[in-house]
Amino acid sequence: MEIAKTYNSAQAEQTWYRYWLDNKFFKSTPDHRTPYTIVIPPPNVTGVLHMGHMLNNTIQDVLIRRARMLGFNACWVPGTDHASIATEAKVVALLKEQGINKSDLSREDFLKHAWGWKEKYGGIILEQLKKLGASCDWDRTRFTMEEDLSEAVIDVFIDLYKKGHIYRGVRMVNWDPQGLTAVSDEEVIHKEAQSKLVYVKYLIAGTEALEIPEYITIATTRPETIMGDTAVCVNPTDERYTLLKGKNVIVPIVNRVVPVIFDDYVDKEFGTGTLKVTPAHDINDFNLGQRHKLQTIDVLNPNGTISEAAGAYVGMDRFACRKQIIKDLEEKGLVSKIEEIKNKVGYSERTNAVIEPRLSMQWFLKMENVSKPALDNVLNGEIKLIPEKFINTYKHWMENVHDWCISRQLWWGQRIPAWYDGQGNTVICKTREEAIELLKTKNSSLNTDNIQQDEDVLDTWFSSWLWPITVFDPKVIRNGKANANEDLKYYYPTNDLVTAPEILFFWVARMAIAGYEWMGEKPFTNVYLTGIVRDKLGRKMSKSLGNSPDPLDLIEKYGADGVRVGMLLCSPAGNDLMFDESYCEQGRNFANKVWNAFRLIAGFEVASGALSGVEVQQSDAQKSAITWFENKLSEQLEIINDHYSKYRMSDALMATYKLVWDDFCAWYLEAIKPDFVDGKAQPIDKATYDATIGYLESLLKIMHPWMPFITEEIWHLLKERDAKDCIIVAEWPTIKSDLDKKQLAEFEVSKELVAMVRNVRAQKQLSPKEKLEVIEKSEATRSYFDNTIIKLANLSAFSYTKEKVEGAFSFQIKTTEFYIPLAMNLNKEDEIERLTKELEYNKGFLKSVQTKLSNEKFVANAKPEVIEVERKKESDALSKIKTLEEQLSVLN
RNA sequence: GGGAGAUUAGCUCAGCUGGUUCAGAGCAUCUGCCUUACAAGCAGAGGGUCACAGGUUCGAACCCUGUAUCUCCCACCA
Repeated sequence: MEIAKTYNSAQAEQTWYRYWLDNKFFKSTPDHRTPYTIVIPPPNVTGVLHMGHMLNNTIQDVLIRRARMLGFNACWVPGTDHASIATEAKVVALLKEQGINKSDLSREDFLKHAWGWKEKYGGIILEQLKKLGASCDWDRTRFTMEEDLSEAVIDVFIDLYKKGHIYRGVRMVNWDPQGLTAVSDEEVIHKEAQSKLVYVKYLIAGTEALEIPEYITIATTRPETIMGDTAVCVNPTDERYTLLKGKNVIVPIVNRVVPVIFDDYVDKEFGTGTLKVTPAHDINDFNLGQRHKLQTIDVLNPNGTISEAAGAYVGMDRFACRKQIIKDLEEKGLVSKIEEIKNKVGYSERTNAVIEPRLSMQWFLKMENVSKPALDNVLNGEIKLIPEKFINTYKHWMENVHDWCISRQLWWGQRIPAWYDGQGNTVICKTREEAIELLKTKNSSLNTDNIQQDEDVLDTWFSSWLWPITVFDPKVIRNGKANANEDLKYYYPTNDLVTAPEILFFWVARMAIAGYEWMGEKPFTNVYLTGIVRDKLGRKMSKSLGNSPDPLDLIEKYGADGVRVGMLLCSPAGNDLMFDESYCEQGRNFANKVWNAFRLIAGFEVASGALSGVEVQQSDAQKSAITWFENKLSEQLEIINDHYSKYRMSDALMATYKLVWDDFCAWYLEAIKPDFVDGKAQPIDKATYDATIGYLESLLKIMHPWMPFITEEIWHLLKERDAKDCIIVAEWPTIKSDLDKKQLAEFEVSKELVAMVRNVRAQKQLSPKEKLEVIEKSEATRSYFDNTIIKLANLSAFSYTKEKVEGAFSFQIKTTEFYIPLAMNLNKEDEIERLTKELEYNKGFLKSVQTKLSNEKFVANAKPEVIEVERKKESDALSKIKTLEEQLSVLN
């Protein structure tokens, strides 16, 4: 069989993903095994795969595949999130392109369009995940707005309302003028901005008295709200303004006469120490307005244009108005100066529009009523955050949590189950019929035609906080957890959650809250927080910057396995990842290395006496290499398992990488590889061959979570197997209990010796083909790896002597001396220089050790083991120095 | 404004309770090799005042204090 020289990833990826699906290897149903569960952080239904998803989902797939191999009933639940604002914005934009305005559509018609859009494009991202190799149980795919899950959201709302945790009221909320909805505090991103601080003169009404100035100056960054001013405020202790007591000022542009009020809130030091009060457009001003019983004038429309109430600039966009008003004020001579300042401006997380504080009627959840168990159980370690540094952040947020504004002025989402009779009565229930019944009890003269359901929908996160519960049993909220279905009982709580720290509050904290509220139990045990994928320059990857490679292009170029390895090579938990394509290249190179190791092994001709006519005996070199690698494999696997248990993914991967590349390919395979005789590779004995195949299989298993495709491909090329004998369901290798540490250490010395010989070749420019001789000065005569050394260093002989060998190149490993007799003459000066250098180093080292040992305090205070080690260092150094001095004396 | 974390080789990062020749790994670099598994490779080599300044200690990359720089989170200063 001819095997391609380089690995063809595309072919294998297609074949095996199909095969896994066909054989239902991703499928999970409750059984006698212990479950291992992950629920996917549902990507936006509108989304396309980006690098963040790649990282995230690769980690999940690695975890789930390894768990599957460890014998757990592994279940990875996929799905998508309806993402209210983002999706609705996208649909609105799309309709606009078709010349349709949302406002011209009825709620029902709009939703029809939205669903149509979802059906058409909603599955894209899940299809993309398949390309990555994600082994999700696709039969369990969920969508947060599907009927059952939506009903659960309503159940939850009603339940919380009954418990008294939900209220409705007019509050200052974060208004997104583009999404035309309120958003929660968490959905506002504060960014530093360069703003103009405009100093505006407000004329003082009635300035007959001479001592009163004509105007006061007020600094503002939002002059477009001037029309909404209903007072001017100064600090009562500010002596500059005491004369203004009882005075009024005239608001520019609209010439409204408003009072000067006094309140401690104003900072005397900031700006001019005066504050224009606009109760409709700033939370602080709103509070001032409440205290001083001020009028509230809302000068903005929901879409961010100036409203009728402003009385000027009506219909103009808020930012255009800002520019215009500055110009007009300047013309009127009312601007005393303009300062460039840096301040924080809030942006909508979903639409990136500048957020306006706006008064409106919204629904809220009292967070402090429900958040306690979610905090306690993270602090006591019941739920683990990885890395732990996020515990502090989590704690801080949970302890200062604000009420959650859960209503959104959108159509795409779960509609709030609140019903109004038009006469001030409200009831909370699922259906119109129930509402009628309930309202009748409150209103005897009820006209059912007037009954209206609340127009708003619930925040997306108000549905996704139920995700780990409802993906298994959406009905559990109404049925009660005692009546949970088999799936939920079996899979809940889930094991690991892999997500970005950005949504720690949005999602993780709230899932914890929901878990305790309705299941009385945590939703997951470990939360692995990934970093943000950034580019080489440390910038966040984003569409607008155009610095994000398309993951599918990467997969095409480097293979899914290569990309997976590339992503995880550089991503410790919680650290941002400075992504560079070269990592994928490294991943692909690794895949290719594995492929070629397989090619070598597949090409071995096995000597079975009858066929080849020769009986091939296993050599000593092969025998010792085999026992060594058995130990090495076990030793490294233990380390790898340990890394996994601590969620140190890149460390686990790197250990795997080195085990395969260095230990297996560079040392083991080189040691057992049959010699060439007359240009022809010799056959290999069966015992060595079988051992090698066995090791390769173990390594493939260990590599499988990282590189699912190539390992499955080789698994099947290696031998004929039953249809169900796939590596994806193979057993994770076990660790040898009686690790021979001594032998491992001995081989490390042998490796050093081999490297030393190679080094001599390089220095003396000797061909690797030229056989050399090595003589060890030693009392003993033979050690376990001698033949392996002969093979690896290409020696003619490896012998022992008790005497010094004159005229040979000599070197030391630890305290042992070795000689290589060379045909050529050694350059005496070079040798003297080399040996002198080494001698100097050792003398210096000895000195530092002896200083330490002669320090009474050290000997008195240090642990005995430590002192023992130092003494050993001293004696080793002494013997080394002695040897070096002897060598030098011969040369001189 | 408050808080958290970071700073170790050119790059990305390990370095656990201070002590093993402790200053490491991978990549990149340099040198030599197209050696019949692999040039997407092989062999070898070089490379760091552990951000800076003090302190504690017999001993500090690690503990303490301060400084600088960076990142993130939280917060209603016009």
